[in-house]
Amino acid sequence: MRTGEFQRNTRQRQVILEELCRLKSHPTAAELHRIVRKQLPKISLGTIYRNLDILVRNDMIQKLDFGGSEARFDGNPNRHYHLRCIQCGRVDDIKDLSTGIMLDDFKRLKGYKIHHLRIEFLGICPECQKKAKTDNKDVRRKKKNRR
Amino acid sequence: MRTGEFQRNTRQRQVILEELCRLKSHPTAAELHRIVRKQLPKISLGTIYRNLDILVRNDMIQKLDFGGSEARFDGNPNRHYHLRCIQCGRVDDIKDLSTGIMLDDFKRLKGYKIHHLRIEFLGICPECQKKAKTDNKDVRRKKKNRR
DNA sequence: ATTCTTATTAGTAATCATTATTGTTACTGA
DNA sequence: TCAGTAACAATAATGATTACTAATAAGAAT
Ligand SMILES: [Mn+2]
Ligand SMILES: [Mn+2]
Ligand SMILES: [Zn+2]
Ligand SMILES: [Zn+2]
Repeated sequence: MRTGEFQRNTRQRQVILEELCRLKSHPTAAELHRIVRKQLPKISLGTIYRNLDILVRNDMIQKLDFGGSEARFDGNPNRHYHLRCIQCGRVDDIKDLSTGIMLDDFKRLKGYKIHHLRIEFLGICPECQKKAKTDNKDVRRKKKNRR
Repeated sequence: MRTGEFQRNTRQRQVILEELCRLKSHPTAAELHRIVRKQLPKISLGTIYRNLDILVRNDMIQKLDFGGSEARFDGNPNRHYHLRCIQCGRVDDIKDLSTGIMLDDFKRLKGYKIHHLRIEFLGICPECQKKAKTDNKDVRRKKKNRR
């Protein structure tokens, strides 16, 4: 399931992926639309969104969904961390953060004046784990009954 | 400028703050609306949003703005970290994370099955720092000219 | 207490990013 | 050649949040 959700390799999707990967910035869908339109003048914003979504689901890019306003997209599908400007919204990559970080052990990074650090652990809560188990049982039962 | 943006202590604002602080969950504006309406049946959703915004600006609560859909609000204004379920959206607090964390040094936390960790450094980028400096100069010049 | 000022409210409309729908176009495989 | 359908452009719908406006009420002044 890595690659292969989509079966037609359209010019639109090619250009969207190319341009996103070429950019080191982390553009919004609208920004990417403006850029891609230079090559494909009549591509619609809906097509940008639809393809970005497909590319995300296929782990070829990632969506950086900070709250607030527009989501941003990243041509690099590998997990890495970011620096974000709380004034203009600009987003930069952080490369050297592999083994561990100590809080309050930073002040400047790439010329940024750091205000704070946001950390979230993302996972499945106990209730949802339970639910997943019973759901699986249901699926097995249904499969059995089907034949 | 800590407290004192608002000068009238309305019943609406009191109840909103009380209920939010009483809850250990991290409700959305709509959820809080439903709860507060038990005491104030005709309070409008706009009033909830307006007051939450004011309370955030006065550092009395905080807004947890994960991307995706609704923002959540936290009666605890002090910086702390969160566990979030990527299935149902539930948000829990993490208490014991004061000195440092090691990446890949966790698997379970409060019964959650952790999938990944989100880290963002938030600050002011070099360009915005420059801009702030020149802006300050402008302000000083204007003040000087005013008298 | 009564009046006065105006911050705040309830209700509603507007905004804006994103998603869904629709009719059309263009691959694909038989 | 042609049926089936992925993907498209154009446009409408959705949903969270913000803005607007006339009415209300908190708190000061009288
Ligand atoms: Mn990146
Ligand atoms: Mn919390
Ligand atoms: Zn900036
Ligand atoms: Zn859950």
